[in-house]
Amino acid sequence: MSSVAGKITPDVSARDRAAAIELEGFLPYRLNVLATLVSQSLAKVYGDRFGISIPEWRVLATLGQFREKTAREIGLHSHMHKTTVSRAVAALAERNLIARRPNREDMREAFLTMTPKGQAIYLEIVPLARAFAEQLSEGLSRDELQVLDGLISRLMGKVAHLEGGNGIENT
Amino acid sequence: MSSVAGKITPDVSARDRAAAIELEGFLPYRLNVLATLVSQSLAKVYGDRFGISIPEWRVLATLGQFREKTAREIGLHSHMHKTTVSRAVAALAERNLIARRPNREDMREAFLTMTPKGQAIYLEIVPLARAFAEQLSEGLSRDELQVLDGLISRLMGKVAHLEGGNGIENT
DNA sequence: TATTGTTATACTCTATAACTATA
DNA sequence: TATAGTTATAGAGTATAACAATA
Repeated sequence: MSSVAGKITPDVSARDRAAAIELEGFLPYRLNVLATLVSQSLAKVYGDRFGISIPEWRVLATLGQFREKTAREIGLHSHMHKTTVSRAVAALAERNLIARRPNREDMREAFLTMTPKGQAIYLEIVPLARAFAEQLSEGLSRDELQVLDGLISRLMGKVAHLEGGNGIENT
Repeated sequence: MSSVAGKITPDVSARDRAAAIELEGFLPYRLNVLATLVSQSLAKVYGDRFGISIPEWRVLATLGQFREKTAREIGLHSHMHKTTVSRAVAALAERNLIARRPNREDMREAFLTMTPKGQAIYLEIVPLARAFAEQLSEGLSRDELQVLDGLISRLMGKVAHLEGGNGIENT
């Protein structure tokens, strides 16, 4: 296959080449590159201007959506490990962007809400994030966006049941 | 909006709620969660059994596809920073999975290829990775997969031209 | 005993900057 | 001067384990 006598064909055999994976066409790779590019571009939008990290943004977004949540609930909702949430919450509380209200019925946990200052920053970020998402999907029809959404949901369901799972669920 | 007199309505106003972003429906977030789950599950497949990291897998995949590439070319092809490539290459060379062949016409760079040992591991990983990708997209029709592929390409093109760019291009 | 949350620690991936050796 | 590649260093993001407080 590879070479005959001293021929200069130190090449991968036909069989091996057939067994190769084209990285550019490999779905896990493509998803990863796309998501990384998107995340980093978006993180720049709120990172540069407000000094907010991705986990911090997710905490704010969750509180913006539900007003009040415990750290545990935030982790479940935004797919973050409890230590990641804990540190994001600590950083936001330190900057007085969120506040803790103890749960008198279970003193282990605390309800978290945005302070007015946090709300203000959140309300500044939202239109920027929204604009980013709109620019991103500009050119895609409503139908295409819906299809993409459905595909993402189905892939998410699939991967949750694949192997090691890992799951990013909280411990 | 928020509360009248001492009423117990410490609630986000209707205006603010309308301005909120639903994380679960926010495309950048969804892409990121999906890609993370997929990447980590796949990385487990080759990480656990062969001690190969994601950057190392990308180097192997690139060499499997093209047989011979410089570190710079690998970085361009697989969207990795030159320092990431450099370390992955060093680790693979250390384990004797890839070999360097100096370019006599430009001694700054070297052509990289897999050793037989590297080939062997690569050829073990490929069917696992392929099986993973197939399981992942199981249930999607050929048409749907093609649509997904097209959408990813278009989003990739879009994000490349958005803002800070970042680009993950090599310096 | 189990759970919420914190902290110490470490690992992966990425990135900047400073360097070398070549060109 | 510019480029290929290495190394030191640092920053995110994530994870495990050990812990305190509470249930």
